[in-house]
Amino acid sequence: MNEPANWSEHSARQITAAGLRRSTPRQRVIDLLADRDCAVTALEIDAELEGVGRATVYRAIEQLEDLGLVRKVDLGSSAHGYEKIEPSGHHHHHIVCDDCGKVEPFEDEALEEAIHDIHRKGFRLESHEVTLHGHCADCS
Amino acid sequence: MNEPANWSEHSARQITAAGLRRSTPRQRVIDLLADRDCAVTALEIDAELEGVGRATVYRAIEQLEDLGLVRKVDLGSSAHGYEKIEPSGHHHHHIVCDDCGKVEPFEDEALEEAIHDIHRKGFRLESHEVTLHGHCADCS
DNA sequence: ACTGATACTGAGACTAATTCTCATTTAGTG
DNA sequence: CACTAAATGAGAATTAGTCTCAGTATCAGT
Repeated sequence: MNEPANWSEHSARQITAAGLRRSTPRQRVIDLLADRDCAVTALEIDAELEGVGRATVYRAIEQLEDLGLVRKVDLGSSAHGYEKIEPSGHHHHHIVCDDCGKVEPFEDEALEEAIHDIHRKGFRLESHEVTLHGHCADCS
Repeated sequence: MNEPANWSEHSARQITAAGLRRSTPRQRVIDLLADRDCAVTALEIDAELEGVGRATVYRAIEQLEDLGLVRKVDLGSSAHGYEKIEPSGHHHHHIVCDDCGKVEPFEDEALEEAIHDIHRKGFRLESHEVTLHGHCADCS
């Protein structure tokens, strides 16, 4: 459908184009995000990447966010999650079980259309985030 | 349109029905939330209510959340916001300016319909949260 | 390849948000 | 009024995220 392996390269290129350098630690953060198809928290990344400092993880995420390569999502837990943004614009939203915290991605075309039809004077809209809450089968 | 003054009483009744006691500090948290039409953070509530402990504020919010009387919303800032849930089901979502952090409520019928049409096996859906991101007129 | 300017880094101090603990108080029942 | 368990406030503890700074590494220009 899309080429997930390419997001990493695409991001590396964008980083360079923005006048930033190609550093190993930042590239490792990019590669980890490229691997994941759903949200990861900054501290998870930090824990998973030995030898990469916390500050570097947060800085890399911030830069990727500024370049429109990563999106921040809130899933009810205390920590924010981050996930890559496909250049194609293709994306998903999240369903969260309020009991066990399980998160599942979902996509819905009608929802996207409804959101794209929303206009608000005084605002230039750029992105959106939808989270559905409920109880999963195990917790019902 | 609806009777905002009643949410407070409604909540007090639900609290009692759940076997909890009627305490003054918790009632003050409820009254403050009843007064606000958009999200407030826990620490704002704590700061505003002299004589009510931080722990009590967080506990009250948690109980109200469990009873379906309050909803947690994430608006990009580090702290979560909380707002009352009208018994009528009437609610709004949020538009956030990613530059200055300004938050505005909005409502959209077509969006609500699209969301209500979403079904996901293995999940009993109960609520949803939509956040639109962009740049406000002042920051464009 | 060498060098200089400076972006980038990791460690850990720091701040902010939230949760926990516990001794004391208080609501509601009998 | 007395009793019991829920509820409270103070502040310690934990967790998430930010900041500082001295050392390191990238890259452009030789």
